Amino acid sequence: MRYVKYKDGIKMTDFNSFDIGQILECGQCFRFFGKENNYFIIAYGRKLNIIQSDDEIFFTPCSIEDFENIWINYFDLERDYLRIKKILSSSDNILAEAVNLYGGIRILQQDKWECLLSFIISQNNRIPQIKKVIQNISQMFGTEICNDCFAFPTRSQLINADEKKLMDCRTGFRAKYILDAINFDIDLEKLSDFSTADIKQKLMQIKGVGNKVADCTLLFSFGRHEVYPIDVWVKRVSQEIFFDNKNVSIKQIHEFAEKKFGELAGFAQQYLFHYIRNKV
DNA sequence: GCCCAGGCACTCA
DNA sequence: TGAGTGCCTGGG
Repeated sequence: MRYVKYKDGIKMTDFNSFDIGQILECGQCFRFFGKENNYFIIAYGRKLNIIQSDDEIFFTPCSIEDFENIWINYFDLERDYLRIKKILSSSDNILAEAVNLYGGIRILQQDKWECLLSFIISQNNRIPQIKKVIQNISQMFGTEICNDCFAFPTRSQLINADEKKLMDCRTGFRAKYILDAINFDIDLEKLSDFSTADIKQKLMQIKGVGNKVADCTLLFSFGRHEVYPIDVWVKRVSQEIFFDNKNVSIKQIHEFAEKKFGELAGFAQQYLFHYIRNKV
């Protein structure tokens, strides 16, 4: 991967395993707009345009400093995805097909607070609706970045939120879960020092945070790539290809994924999730 | 009008 | 320890 300053942004070349559409549409994040190879995202208090062609990707507006301090990490650009894909492909035929179709996926490193709340909101909800609710919350509590474009609010910006205001954002029954997360008196950044199991146990003390929400937060913002979040889709596809279509418990799937994929379970999960979602 | 969605809490056996 | 049920909301 190479990158140079180009006009008001960054031009990246010599990359592999990067498809901006796949990265954003694979369900790990919710604040993106656009289609095909032309998107913008809102993350880390910034709005960033991403335009991808066959051999170039433009990030605008973007300074070298922001690219190096935020976006390289956010897009996980220093990780060797070719190696990961090779290992996963050799472990299973269907996974090989998923990797072949969706090899442009990368696991984002998102802001922990935003990620946690986003997945609390995601429960029993559809993606377009999740995006709307997050947008509403950002508009009501977040800082305006540019025209009609708002950063996701920090925890301190949400400290004055009440159930009524959150309900007005269309959060529904999740409003009290969000309040519980706001009042959760543990600094998420400080949790980074703990083991995955310990972080998970802490996160699950928050009302509205169960297995799946905790796992998504761990994978998409704590960089715990050994985690294999299981939602209805991943349960379905896992049962289909690893359990001969038999109905098994989440626990059994977790144990299986841990054994089969180890440190790469999270990557396997993303390829499979995108694969099953786009099948049919 | 009815059903259900990328879960979770709560209840009851 | 596991199964069953209700939940805001909006789109089909």
